[in-house]
Amino acid sequence: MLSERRLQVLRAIVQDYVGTEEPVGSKALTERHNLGVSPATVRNDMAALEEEGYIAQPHTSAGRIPTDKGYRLFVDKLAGVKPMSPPERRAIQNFLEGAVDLDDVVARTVRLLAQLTRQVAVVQYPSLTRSTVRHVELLSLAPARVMLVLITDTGRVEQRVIDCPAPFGETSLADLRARLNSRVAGRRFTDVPSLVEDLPEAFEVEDRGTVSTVLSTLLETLVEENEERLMIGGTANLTRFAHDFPLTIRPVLEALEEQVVLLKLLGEAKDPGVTVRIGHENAHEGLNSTSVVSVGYGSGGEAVAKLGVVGPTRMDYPGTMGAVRAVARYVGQILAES
Amino acid sequence: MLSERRLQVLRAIVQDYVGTEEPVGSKALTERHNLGVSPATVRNDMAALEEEGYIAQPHTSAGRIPTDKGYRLFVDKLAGVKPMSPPERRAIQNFLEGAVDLDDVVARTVRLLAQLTRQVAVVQYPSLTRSTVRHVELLSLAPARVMLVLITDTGRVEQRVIDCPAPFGETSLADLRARLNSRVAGRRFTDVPSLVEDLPEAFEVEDRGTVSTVLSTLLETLVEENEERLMIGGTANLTRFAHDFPLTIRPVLEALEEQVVLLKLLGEAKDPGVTVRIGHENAHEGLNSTSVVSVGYGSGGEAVAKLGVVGPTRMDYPGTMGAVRAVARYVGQILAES
DNA sequence: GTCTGGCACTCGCACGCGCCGAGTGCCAGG
DNA sequence: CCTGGCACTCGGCGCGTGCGAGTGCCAGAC
Repeated sequence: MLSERRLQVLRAIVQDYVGTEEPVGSKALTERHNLGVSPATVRNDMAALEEEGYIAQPHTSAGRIPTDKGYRLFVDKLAGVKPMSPPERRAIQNFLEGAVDLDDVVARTVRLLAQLTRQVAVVQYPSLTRSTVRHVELLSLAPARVMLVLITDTGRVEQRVIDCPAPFGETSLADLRARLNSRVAGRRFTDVPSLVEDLPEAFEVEDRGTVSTVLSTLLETLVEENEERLMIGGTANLTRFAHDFPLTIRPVLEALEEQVVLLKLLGEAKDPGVTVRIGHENAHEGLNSTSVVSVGYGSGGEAVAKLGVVGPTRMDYPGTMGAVRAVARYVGQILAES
Repeated sequence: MLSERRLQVLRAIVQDYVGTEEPVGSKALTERHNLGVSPATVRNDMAALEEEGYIAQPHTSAGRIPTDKGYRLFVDKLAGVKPMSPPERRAIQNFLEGAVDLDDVVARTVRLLAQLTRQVAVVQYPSLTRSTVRHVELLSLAPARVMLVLITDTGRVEQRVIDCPAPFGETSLADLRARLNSRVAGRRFTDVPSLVEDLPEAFEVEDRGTVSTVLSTLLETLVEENEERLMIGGTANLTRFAHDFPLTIRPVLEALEEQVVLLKLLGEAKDPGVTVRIGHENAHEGLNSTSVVSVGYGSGGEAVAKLGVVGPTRMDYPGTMGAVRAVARYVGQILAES
């Protein structure tokens, strides 16, 4: 087991490296942090930490930098989550409250996160799975063409145009609309399939085909939209770690374009609190030299989607975690209100 | 005026530079293009072209590279638009036809453009201004809370939650819905204001406040959404011009995050055909070393929105213009069908 | 007049070299 | 177990040099 002081040394190394972006040596450490011991002692501790795999030397006779394992220990044991200051909180709240619709909420959240953390922000749209149906609307576009509009309690709207197997009258449409809504309004999305399965039986034979088509489209919308959409922003922040250039950011940009990858990334975080995945802990290769800080957010107590940031493993974990947590909290509030 | 051969020399310089990304010298030119003259002659021509400002030397005793002015001449006079090959066309069409809704159309278009041109693609959502109202839906969420859903002929859906000044009954709501739709359905968006202005008068006094609120929200939606949304993709392609690094791509990434900037950029293109803005022709500073190739697209003959790509001034203009034009054409088709 | 080959000249760039200093590991002594 | 001292390592930086691509100019050919 590592002694208390060695842990302190590791903490100091992480903090310094995050600040300076340069390998940190034993002398610099003793100067900036009053550890109460000499550089030589620190050197011994560093040797031990290196032995254990928490830090590494980029080149012989250079300072040490933390490894992924080192950051992991730092995040788990050595650092807490730095709470946002009250003025910051107020700023977050104010900024988010100006949103006019769901798209706007998400867009503002992305900007906010990117600005606060100075990193790339990723926000998943509130999921349909956990949320409830507020209303289903059916509109007749043509005799045999219907538009289905699904509105969720998170303010999300999905629409599909349906070609009906047979013409469908206005009265039948109104009937279907009414029956559908009385059954599913306010219900969990996951409950919908069983709630509507016997619905075609209530209709005239000639309309049943259309009703079935509408219902299956509705269910499809549910499933399809579980492949969530998301919004990203702050990619310009990638240029901040500009030394190790194209090599580093190229794969990151590529990964960010792959929505699937990002969704999996966010999805992996099971923890109810803030989750941090460091370097190689990320399944995707392109993100092996980045860390992902994510957390679920939701309108009620429950998480309906995730948000987070992607940045270099060398990041200010406590601050980033604090910002991510705070933003998630306020987005949840906003969603609950609307 | 420049002689025919000098124009050919300029064309050759542009083509070579675009291909190799390196300043091109007189000798290399005569080798790769059979101009029928010696390097010395070409040198004289180059001196003349430089005098006129079409090309420049990055350093004394290096080859020449085209200036913005040189590219401009190239685009205007020396090169056409390279049409897509039939297989390419088919691929485009197939890819776009798989889309399930408007978001998907736009998302696919972005991916396609980015892949075809290997540059950053920008696609504006079809505008509300030029399009027509397909349907307006009103839903009662609570006694004094109404959701307004606006559906356009381009398949776009916008929604707003409205807090009413007074409770608003279901029957009044149905009445308003019916009247509203009979007036605006199928009408141009720009005509809507004058079509609905006298609508409150048809209602009971106690409902007029709510009706007015709903109407003004509707009009607001129209105006607000004229600040169009857009989708971008292919940012990873920025890393391809990787020499002049962070310096170049940083401002570009920043500009790309500013939707306003991009919209202005696309909006500036008035030409009915493909528009090319080269380097400093772009108002935004961050894009001074990039070119923007854009074109309008639309469901009918009319353009309802723009799409385009952003790339280094050193780009394959004929190919890019061809790809942009082809994609715009097929997106228009898809929109008209749905 | 226009084009061509030849020639001297210019510079940017890659390469090699040596110095410097930060940082290390180890050891003997407190 | 900590500390100060010491020899060693090695990456980075500045400098000088040689090379070569490319130019401009000029005298001669068609």
